[in-house]
Amino acid sequence: FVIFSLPDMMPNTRLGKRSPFGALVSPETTRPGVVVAMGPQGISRVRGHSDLKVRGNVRMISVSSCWALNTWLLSQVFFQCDDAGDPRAANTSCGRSVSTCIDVPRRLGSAPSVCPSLVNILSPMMLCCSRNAPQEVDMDELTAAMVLSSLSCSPPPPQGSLSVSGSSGYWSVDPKSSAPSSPTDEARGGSATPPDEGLDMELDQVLFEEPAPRKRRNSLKAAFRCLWPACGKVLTSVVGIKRHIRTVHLHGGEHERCSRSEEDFYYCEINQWEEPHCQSPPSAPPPPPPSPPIGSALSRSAPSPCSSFWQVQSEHSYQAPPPSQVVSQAASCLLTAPPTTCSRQGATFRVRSVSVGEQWLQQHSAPCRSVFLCSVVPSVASGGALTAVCLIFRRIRSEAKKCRKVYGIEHRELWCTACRWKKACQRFLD
DNA sequence: ATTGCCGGGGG
DNA sequence: CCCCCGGCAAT
Repeated sequence: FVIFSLPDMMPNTRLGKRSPFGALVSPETTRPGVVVAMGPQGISRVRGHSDLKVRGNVRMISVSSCWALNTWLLSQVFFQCDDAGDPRAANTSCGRSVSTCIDVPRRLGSAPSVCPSLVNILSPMMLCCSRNAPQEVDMDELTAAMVLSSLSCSPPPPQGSLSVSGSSGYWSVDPKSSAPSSPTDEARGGSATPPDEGLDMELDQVLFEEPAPRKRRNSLKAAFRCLWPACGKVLTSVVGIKRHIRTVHLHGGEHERCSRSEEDFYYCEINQWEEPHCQSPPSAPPPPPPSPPIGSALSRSAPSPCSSFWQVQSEHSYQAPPPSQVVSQAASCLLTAPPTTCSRQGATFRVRSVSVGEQWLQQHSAPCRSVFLCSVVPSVASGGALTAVCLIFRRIRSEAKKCRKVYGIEHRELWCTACRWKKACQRFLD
């Protein structure tokens, strides 16, 4: 599976009559915020990626995306590489030329911080590619969903054939491993192969369900932190944190369905390691949120995206599995995303555009210290499949306004001492 | 080119 | 200590 960014597809631009791959765009694209790409049979090259040759079938799927990932996610197209090589075979096995629309999991909105730099860093990017068996017809949706979901700050529920390394949210799909049975599986009928069971189950869970009670590794203790501005309350249960958010911050929830899921946007799961583990736990608890800048009303009333990002950072960044666990099988990426929500029905594609956190985010393009990202390189060793390798750390410059920007060079006398001395600004902290 | 700020140095 | 600035890295 490969995930491509299409830099020439602007976030707010619906696809034209033809996608960049040359495929006609379905009427679904009339729905705002939806990128639909579909089955160009047998494309061999991808525009802008002349070095990437796609052999066999390529089937793209539609991805319902949201404004919240505006600059990045809408430009993603997910499609499947099928080495089987026969377009007809792929079409028949898929049973459709255009697969269903994928709603972005609600939990995508868990963290009110997104590092805009990632847009640059990740684009263009490929996340993963595998040589999948033809019967795994839903892997594209799954992968898309996985990636979308893994963009959340919260790790996906580890389950079945999807393994999560530590709490990093690093997803690894192993089609050969069997998934534990579940009522969902049984209700689905017996034709599915083990990987499909796990994948379908996971897909449903990723796409449509409230987060299931999460299975935790023994060494992990889950907690949930409220991300509401200046709150930061930590509770140990989803129910608790949701109730807290609903009652304290959302004031009971005025409009049923939407607000019911809206709590999801305002908490973020945190994990505490209770004992040494074979995989390196975070070396230290997340640093305390930085003290707000003096005299900044905005900052005083706003959440600290830095703290929430640090939270994510501490969960994810240092725990990527070695490349060997990633080879050919998984798509993974980490990114935090601002709140967003979508309706599956399409009729009420909802954009929650005015939350406090988002306003703050929009005004302060999220500062973050470092990012974690993945890249994919072609690998001969893996039989021609693309191989994902991960972990590039990079320090990102704080985007907080500093004295120089606030007062201007002409009013240097107003700068804080540190800025005047070219030291780290003391007035407008990160 | 601009910005943030570390490291170093002068007084 | 106060103050300044070269230089580097990020943007």
